[in-house]
Amino acid sequence: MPQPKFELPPQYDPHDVEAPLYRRWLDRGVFTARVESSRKPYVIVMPPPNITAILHTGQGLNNVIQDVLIRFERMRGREALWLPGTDHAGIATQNVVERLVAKEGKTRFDLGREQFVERVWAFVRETGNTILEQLKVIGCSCDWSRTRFTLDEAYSRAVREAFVRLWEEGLIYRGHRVIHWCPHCRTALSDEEAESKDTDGKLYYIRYPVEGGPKPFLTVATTRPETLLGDTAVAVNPTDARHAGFVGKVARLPIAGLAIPIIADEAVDPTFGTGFVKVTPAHDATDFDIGLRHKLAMPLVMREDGTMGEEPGKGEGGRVPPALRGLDRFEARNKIVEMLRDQGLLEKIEPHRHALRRCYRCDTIVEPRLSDQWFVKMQPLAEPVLADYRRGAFRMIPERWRATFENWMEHIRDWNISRQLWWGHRIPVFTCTKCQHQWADRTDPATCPKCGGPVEQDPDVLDTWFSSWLWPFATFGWPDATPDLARFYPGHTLVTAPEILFFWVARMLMSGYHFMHAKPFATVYLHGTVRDTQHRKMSKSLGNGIDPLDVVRLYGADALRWTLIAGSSLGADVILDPNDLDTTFAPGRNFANKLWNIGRFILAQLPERVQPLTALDVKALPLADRWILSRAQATTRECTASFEQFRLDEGAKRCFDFVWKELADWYVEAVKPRLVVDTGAGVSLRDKNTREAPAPMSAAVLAYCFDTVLRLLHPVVPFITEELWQRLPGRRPDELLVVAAWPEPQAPLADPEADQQFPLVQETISSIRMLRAEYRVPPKARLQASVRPKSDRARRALAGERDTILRLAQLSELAFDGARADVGAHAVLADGSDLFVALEGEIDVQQECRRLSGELTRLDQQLSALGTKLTNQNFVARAPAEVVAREREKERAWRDQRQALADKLKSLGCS
RNA sequence: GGGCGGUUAGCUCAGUUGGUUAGAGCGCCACGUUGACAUCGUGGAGGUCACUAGUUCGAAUCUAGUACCGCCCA
Repeated sequence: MPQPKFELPPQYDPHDVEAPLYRRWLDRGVFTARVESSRKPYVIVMPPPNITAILHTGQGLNNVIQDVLIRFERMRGREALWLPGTDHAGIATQNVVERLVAKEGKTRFDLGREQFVERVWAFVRETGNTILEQLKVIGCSCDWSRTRFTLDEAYSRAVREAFVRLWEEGLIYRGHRVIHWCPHCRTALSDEEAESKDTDGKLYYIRYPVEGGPKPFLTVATTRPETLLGDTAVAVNPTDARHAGFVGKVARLPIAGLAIPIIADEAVDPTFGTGFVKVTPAHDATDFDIGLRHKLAMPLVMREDGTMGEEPGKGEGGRVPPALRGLDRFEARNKIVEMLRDQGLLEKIEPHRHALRRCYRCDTIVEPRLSDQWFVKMQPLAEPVLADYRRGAFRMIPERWRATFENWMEHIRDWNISRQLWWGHRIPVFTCTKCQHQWADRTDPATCPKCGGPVEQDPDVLDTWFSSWLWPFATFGWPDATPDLARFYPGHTLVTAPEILFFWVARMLMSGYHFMHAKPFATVYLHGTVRDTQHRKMSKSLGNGIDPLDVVRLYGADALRWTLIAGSSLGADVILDPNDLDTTFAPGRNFANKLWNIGRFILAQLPERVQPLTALDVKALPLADRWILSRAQATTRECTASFEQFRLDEGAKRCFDFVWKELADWYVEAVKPRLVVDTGAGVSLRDKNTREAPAPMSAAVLAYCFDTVLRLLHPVVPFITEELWQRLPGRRPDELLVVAAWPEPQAPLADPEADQQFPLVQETISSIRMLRAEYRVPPKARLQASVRPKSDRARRALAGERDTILRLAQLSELAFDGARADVGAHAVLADGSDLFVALEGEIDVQQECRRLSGELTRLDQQLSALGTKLTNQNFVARAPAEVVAREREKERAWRDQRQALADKLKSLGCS
């Protein structure tokens, strides 16, 4: 007699389970990809989070998706490699440490470059692993032996190599132009890093006196009055007849008091403001172009920190009056407006909504600023990528990102890669202070190779993205031809958020094609954004975030994972309520508990040795068994197909339905009387009234179904599935689900007949339950029922599962075609089979008549609509034959149902 | 201004090439603690699929337009 081998608590407690399991996986090295393996590799490189980051829900979603994919492919027999790592995140990290230093009342300039950078390293060494440790808590099966950091020595060598190669190919150049400047971070930004946001601002109309013009003054409109100090012209559109008389005259620049020319240039939009624009070449990109065309002076009137003033040695000087010098640009704006008003030169101020660019790291309004920066020529890099994409060499999922991606690639602009920071990869450009020779070098030179003179290295560092764009191959040791690189490049799937499509994905593609001559991955899966119930992106500053670790503490990692995966369809945003975690994560928590409990039950029933299914004659099994085995095949097939198509929610939900709606609600309930167990208290589950049924067969079926669905669910909820799977009979102690084989559908177990017949049993039981509820029959009262099956098949199905029906519908008797009591409730099954439940003393004939009439009316309506359709010659002639056949079959079934109902109404004497 | 996406039950969402009696989870109502599970079971209520027009034998699904919401680019 089998004894319960263990005690499982009635509620799943993830806390005892998760950490030890994760440790076991690590100890067994199952996440480590073997370079010498003969299996086909499957590679995902993780989007490296910032070294200072702590896990938020968006990263949780991103990484759980990757983990589902990597676990799926690992079980399918691929040599799965998920490479983790972190990004040094130049601006973000420098800002974090600057804030720390500020708490000590110091600035980075007080410390000096060397000390400051050492300070950052100390901080990184202390906290840099935080987010990776957090990923372990949520179950991520990364290959930690290959963890990389973009400032690692080896990685830095790759960054330098990439820079020098591009330099040698003439793809890096020094650009003198107006770039995006963050006065807070005191660095240049790329176009992508300066995010434009619509903002309510003002449009200031300012009068500039004109000498010898058609009028004594002209009026310009500007959103940034403080920049007028840097004006070197006023411009109109050459086609603008209104202002033609001004061109060639001289305007007097207010406050600065300088004479500036009035010029004509096509870049001027005559419909904006008054048609006159002020031209500030050093502080506006369009004005810079105008300045070039007209050979204007280009004075800077702001310092790097955004205060007014001239940089020593730059510009022509004397433009910023002492009263404004050192003022912040926005204070200066107010002050200048005041001065203009005093001088009668302020015509009006209008509200004006316009796009303003802000720093993506600190949200400071970006200042356009003329400076010298290093740029990468992008078009030669973009072209091969675009061409190969159009050939279908790699794909984006969802496909709709195509237009966005192609548009950006087609209109690609050169990439400003220098940052005026200290934390990052120092730009390897050297200049001889003697002969001015300038070159990029793979190693630090002591002297100039041309003249032997002293050399200086460029003080700036590279854009962080200039290192992360090499991630898919620099992580494997490039530029060296390492075994890893040969084996694991190109990778397969990149999973990321659309926000960094340009920042990172597009650039990785370009660097992959350029340096490796091969695409870095075959599929880019762009998933949705995690938002709150007001559809705002979760963010620290809004305080609407959810800490995934809180969720793990409350409900476990599997509940978190389940909720994220099952709750987000392909590429769609995920809406979570940070104010109600209980409700938000209930789906995951409830499902984990259900899985636990069905497992608890099944494991208690299984003997120590379970026959393999292959030992059974499956065709001879009872209907319920054949049905659940067939459902298991469908589940395997559908779940696999969904995962292959990245429809992770679909796959997860299919397993959910199998576990809950099919296995637990029906099969387990049906099979209970057939199981024999000694619970230890000498109580048998077996119903003595049922026929002798072979319990070992049920055990084999249960074990097979549960084993299968645990495998299928493992990628989504790895902890609970591993924990339960370990306890299945016959497991060797060293067996792990994480590396178990993915289920294959077993064709002989698919059973279309059972698929069709068991639902009749279900419907019979449901109908009786419905009638019981309708007539408020006490739950414990046992009723007598009788059925008139519509067909022999129906009769066989119902007779075969007679015990199941008796038990689940709480019947004392189920008769076939027998004589019936006078009073009772009636129902008709979908196939037209007729059901009667004796309810003497309980039934209200009036109520029964009303209920059945309602049914009849509903059926009549459906039949009438269907009749219209089927008598429509157009439908019959044009619709596909199988659709017509299906509709005819439907009509037949409904007519049968209707007839049965009509008979019942008649027999009850309903009017 | 250009591009993309969304609008289906109280809430969050499925609905894959047009043909279902439009589904799920959560919430809600009624009943119920039978030894897997009250983080549960059984039954139920709840939707003119944003709006308008069109294509079609047939539209939640295709087309055009309108409204509102969101994202990206200029």
